[in-house]
Amino acid sequence: MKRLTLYLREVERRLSQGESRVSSRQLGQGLGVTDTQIRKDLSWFGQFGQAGVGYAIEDLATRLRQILGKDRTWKTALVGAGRLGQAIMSYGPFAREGFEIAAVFDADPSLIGTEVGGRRIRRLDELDQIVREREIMLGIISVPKEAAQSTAERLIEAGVLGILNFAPVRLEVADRASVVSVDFSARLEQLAFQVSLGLKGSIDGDD
Amino acid sequence: MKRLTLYLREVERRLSQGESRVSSRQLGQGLGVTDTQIRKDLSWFGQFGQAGVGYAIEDLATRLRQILGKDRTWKTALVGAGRLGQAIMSYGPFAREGFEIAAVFDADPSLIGTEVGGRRIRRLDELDQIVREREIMLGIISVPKEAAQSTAERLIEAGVLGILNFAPVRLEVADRASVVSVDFSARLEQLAFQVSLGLKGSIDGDD
DNA sequence: CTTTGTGAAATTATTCACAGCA
DNA sequence: TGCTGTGAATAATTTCACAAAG
Repeated sequence: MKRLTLYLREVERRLSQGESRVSSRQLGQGLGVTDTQIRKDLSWFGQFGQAGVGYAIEDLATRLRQILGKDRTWKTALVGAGRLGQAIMSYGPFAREGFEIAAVFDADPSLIGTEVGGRRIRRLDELDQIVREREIMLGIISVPKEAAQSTAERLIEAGVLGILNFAPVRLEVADRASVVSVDFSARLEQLAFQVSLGLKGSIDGDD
Repeated sequence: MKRLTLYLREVERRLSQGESRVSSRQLGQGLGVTDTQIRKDLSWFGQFGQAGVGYAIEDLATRLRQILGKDRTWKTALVGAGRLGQAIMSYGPFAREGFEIAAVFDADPSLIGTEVGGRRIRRLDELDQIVREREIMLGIISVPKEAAQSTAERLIEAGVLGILNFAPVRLEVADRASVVSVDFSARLEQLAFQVSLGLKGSIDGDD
């Protein structure tokens, strides 16, 4: 459920501000979600709150972290160290939220061996070995779209269970892994579409 | 409708391969969408196809471009020329798909005046004037999350109608503009969630 | 009086089934 | 036969309404 990640973010923000309780209505306020929606979503995972009082923020955060698999560190391999790859490497939130970029690969010989943000860029043909050795479970694909499918296969072959795909193509992985895509162009197009329709307001918190 | 952008992409791919007709089933094949879904989606905008034959790819492309507002060039202001901003500037698909980055702004004095990818980086306080002068209609926000809301307001103030937001916060714009967000962390978290649930398969083509 | 958790109702999205056309 | 367009059926999601609890 894509809203859960938003809830956790907001709950952690409030936690860091020293708040200790929150109601579903308060939680939804800054998130553009109704209180009922939040309660329904949470109820899927059991009972968290206390009627008349609300939710204990710390408990809720802990529980959400468990549900979302954020109670551990996810080792991640980044494939593609071009500008986008570099932006991803230096993207603060990843590191802070339990995602460790444990290795970086690229096909371009001129990049191999260089360091970006303190990380050495490795040859693509080391991928299999290193992913296995370090027990890397997730892959991030920031290669040109032509190379995306083969990169995905390589990652899956090496044992990766999930892929975050930045290439504007649909990856064919059958049921060998989970794939989540981030598609800049598609989003910009959606924006243009909405503007030409004259729609206003915020769409999607993720998404 | 977020699938429309996928349809256009696939239609253009086929067009560039010299195909002239396509059925809804063929179109959906590589997209993970059912044929019925495609027909339903398209039917919202009128009748395109020919029973028994399918869709004339060129007509369909033209029509989709109109619907999605891709029959013109969208001038865009990029705010935030850090690594992510630079990745966006050099992201091929944008330029190719009718989005022109007409100006780039940043708050960091050490970046002002430098050129990245042939584009001069400007002071933030020139934003208003330049957006008006050049009739820029869209804004891309790739600034740190603390600065995102104020950047959004500045862009809207200057007359921008739509914002593509890369900061992991919800922008409060009331009904003064359309906002579409791209949230890396949220997506990566979703991926981790799915992997910990053991779900497999591709999620979202855009999204 | 406030707020949760949850069935029931309403709404929205997707799929089915098929008439009609080439 | 192969295919579109669409009303009807089904499924999924969201909202409503309210009993129970602090």
